[in-house]
Amino acid sequence: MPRTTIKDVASEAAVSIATVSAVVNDADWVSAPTRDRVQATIDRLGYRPNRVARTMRTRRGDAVGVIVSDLTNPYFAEVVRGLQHRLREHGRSLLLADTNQQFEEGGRQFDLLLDKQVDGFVFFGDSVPESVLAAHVRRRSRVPIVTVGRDYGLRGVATVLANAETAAFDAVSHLAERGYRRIAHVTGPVAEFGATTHGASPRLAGYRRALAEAGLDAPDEYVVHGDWRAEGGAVAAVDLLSLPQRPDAVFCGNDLMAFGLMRAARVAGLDVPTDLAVVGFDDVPTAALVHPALTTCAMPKAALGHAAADLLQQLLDGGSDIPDSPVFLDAPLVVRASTPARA
Amino acid sequence: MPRTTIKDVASEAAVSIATVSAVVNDADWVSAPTRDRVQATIDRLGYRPNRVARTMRTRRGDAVGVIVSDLTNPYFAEVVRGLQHRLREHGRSLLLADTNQQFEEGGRQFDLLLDKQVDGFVFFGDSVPESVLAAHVRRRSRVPIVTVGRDYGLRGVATVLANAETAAFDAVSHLAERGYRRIAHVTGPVAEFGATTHGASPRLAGYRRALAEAGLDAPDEYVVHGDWRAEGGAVAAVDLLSLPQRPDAVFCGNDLMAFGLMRAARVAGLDVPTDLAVVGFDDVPTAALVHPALTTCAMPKAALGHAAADLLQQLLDGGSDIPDSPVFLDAPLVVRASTPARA
DNA sequence: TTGACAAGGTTAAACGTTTTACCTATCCTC
DNA sequence: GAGGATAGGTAAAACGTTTAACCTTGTCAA
Repeated sequence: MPRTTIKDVASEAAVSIATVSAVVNDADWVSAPTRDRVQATIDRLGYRPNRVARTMRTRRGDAVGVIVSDLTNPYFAEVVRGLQHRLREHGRSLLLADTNQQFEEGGRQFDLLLDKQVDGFVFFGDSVPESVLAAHVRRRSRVPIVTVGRDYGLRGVATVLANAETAAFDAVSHLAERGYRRIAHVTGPVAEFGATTHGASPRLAGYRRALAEAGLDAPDEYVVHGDWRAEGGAVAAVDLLSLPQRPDAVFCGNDLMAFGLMRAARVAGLDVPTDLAVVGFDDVPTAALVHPALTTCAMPKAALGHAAADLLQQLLDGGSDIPDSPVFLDAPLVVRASTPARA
Repeated sequence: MPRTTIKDVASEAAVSIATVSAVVNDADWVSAPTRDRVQATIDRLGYRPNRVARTMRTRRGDAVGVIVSDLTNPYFAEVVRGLQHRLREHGRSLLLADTNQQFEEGGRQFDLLLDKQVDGFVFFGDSVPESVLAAHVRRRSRVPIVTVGRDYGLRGVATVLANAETAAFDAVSHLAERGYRRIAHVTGPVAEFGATTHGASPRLAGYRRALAEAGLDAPDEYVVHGDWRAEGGAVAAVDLLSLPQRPDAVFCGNDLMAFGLMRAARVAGLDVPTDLAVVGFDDVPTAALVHPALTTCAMPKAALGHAAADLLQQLLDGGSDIPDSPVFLDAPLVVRASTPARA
C-alpha cells in the first residue's frame, strides 16, 4: 500500500490540494473551520509530506552535506556530533561522507552531494581538495560552504577555526617553562602543504614562535611528518629517537599521534614522561584516560560544530554575507601528567 | 544561473529528453551516433542529472538512513565508517543521525528519514525504540531495516551481530584461568533491559556462564550498570571498590567504561592490573595505547559495517528475503597487559 | 506487393509538492 | 446600486526526471 499523499487528504477533506498544502505550511489565509477539518484528516490518515517532492519543487531542502577525512578520529566524531545536534535544532539533517583521508574521494563526494541538492556544505580539515572549493566559488553557486579547522583563504567560503597558532604557542611555551630544551614537533602529512599556500600549519608556526621567544633552537630534523593517526605517531617516534641529539619533549599535532608516539617510546625503552615529555592537540576524551594523562590543547569540539552550524544557517537564511575573516575559537592548554616540571 | 538540465542537453543535441535519459541510464536502444552526440553535449554542458527529481520519479534513491546512539564512541565511529565505505561501493550514500543516547530522538529521526525517502535503514545498538521498529514491520513497509549489534528478535528486520555471548564467555574464562576469583561485570544501562525482552545482554549471559563453568560465584552486587561511557565506568568503579569483598577483576561491557574504571581505580589508590585486572569489550584503537594496554574482545568493526551494507544491498536488490536468523561474526579475545596471570 | 517486425526515436503522462493566477461571493463605500 | 476590496478558496502550471505508449522508417519473408 502506497503512502498517503496530499491528494488523498484533499479528497477526504473535500478541499483542493492547494488548501491542504496551505494548512501544512500554515499559510495565513485558511479559515479556521477548514483548517481544523483538514488538520483532522491529516492526523487521521497519518499524512506526512514527501520531502523529496517538496525539495524538488522548492529547490531547497533541509540537508547539509558533511565531508570529513577520518570519522574514526574522535576529534572529528565529536565535532560532527556537535554539528549534527545544532543542525537538528535548525531543522536540518546531515548527509555524511568519510573520505578516508583520500583527496580525490572528497571531490567525488562533493559532486554527489551537489547532485542531491544539499542546501549547504560543511567540510572538515583536509577532506576536500582546494581546487574543488575554488572551482565551486568561481561558479558563483548558491550553495554555501563552511570549512572547519582549516583556512583555505578563499573569499566565498566561510570558516570556523580554533586559534591553533596561539594554542601551539602556549603548548610549546609550557614545555619551555617546565625546563625542556630540545622540543620536537610532529606535524601533518607533507601533502597537506602542497595543497594550499595559505596558513601552512598554524601549529608549526606557533611551535616556531614559541621556540624563538624562549630562545631555544631546534634542528630541522626535529620537525617530522605524521599522518594524524597513531601509526604515524609511532613512526615519528622512531625517527626522533634515533636522532643523535634526542629530543626531551615532543609537541604532537594531534592526540592520536601523541598516543602512538608515547607507546612507541615506551616500547623503545624510554619512560614517558621522565625521558620524554609529550603534548598533544585536540583533547579527545581518552587523552585524560591514558597513562600518563596527556597534556594537550583542548579543542572546543562541540563549540566548533555549533559555530559551523550556526554560520551555515545564517548564510542559508540569506540574512548575512559570508564573513571575510574566519570565526575564531580558543583552544586552551590543559596540563596533565605527561609534562611534569623537569627535575 | 540555474544548473543545466536534461532539457538543455536535449535541445542542444537536437533530440528528445527521453533520448538523453536513455543515454544517461545507458539503455540499449540508442544508436551509436546519437549516443555519442548526446554524450558529447552532456560533457560539454557539464550536465549532471538531478538526483532529487530522479528519486521522486522512480521512488527509489541511493540513500540509506543510519541512526547511531553515540557517534563519539570510537566503536560506532568505526562501524559507521566501514558501513559508509561499503555502501559507497554499492553506489549508495548515507544519511546520518546521532541520537545522543536518547530513545525518543531515535524515533523522531526515523520518521524524518522515512519522509526523505531513504531506501533502507541501518540502526546501531540502542538507537531506536523497539516499538518504532515493531510498528514499521507491522506496517509491512517496503523499506528494509538492518540492525547491527543488537538482536531485537523481530521477524522483518535483518540483523548483524558479533557473537557477544561467546566473546564475553571467553573473556571471563580467561580471567578465571589467570587466577582471578572475584570477577565483577559492568553492563549497560538499566533502561536497555526494559526496552526489550529479547537477548537481554548477551555479555551478561556469557559472564554468568563462564563463572558457572569455572565454579566461581559472584554476589549480585558484582553486576553494576554503566552508561557505555567513561564516566559510567568511573561511577561503577566507585561502587565496586566500596564493596566489603572487593573484586580482583572486572569485565567491562565496553572499552570506554573500562577506561573510566581504570582511571577511577588508580585515583582510588589501586594499581591496575596488580590490584585490579580489567577486560574491555570492542577493542577501540586506543585500547592498545592506554597503560596498561587493555585486554578486550576485538569487535570486527569494519566487518560489521560491511556485512550490514551487503545485507541491506541484498534486500534492496529484492533478490533475497530477510534472513530469519542474525548474521554472526566472531569477536576474538585479544590479551594485553591489563590481565596478567595472578601471582 | 504486402505485411510483419525491428530499430530508433518521440510524446506525453506520471511522481508529489508549491505557487501563481484566477475565480466567486460578500461586504463596504460613495 | 455600481465599483472596488477582501476573504477564502480552486485550477493548473511548474520542478526535472523516467517510462509507457505510440509513431516512423526500412528490411525481409511470403
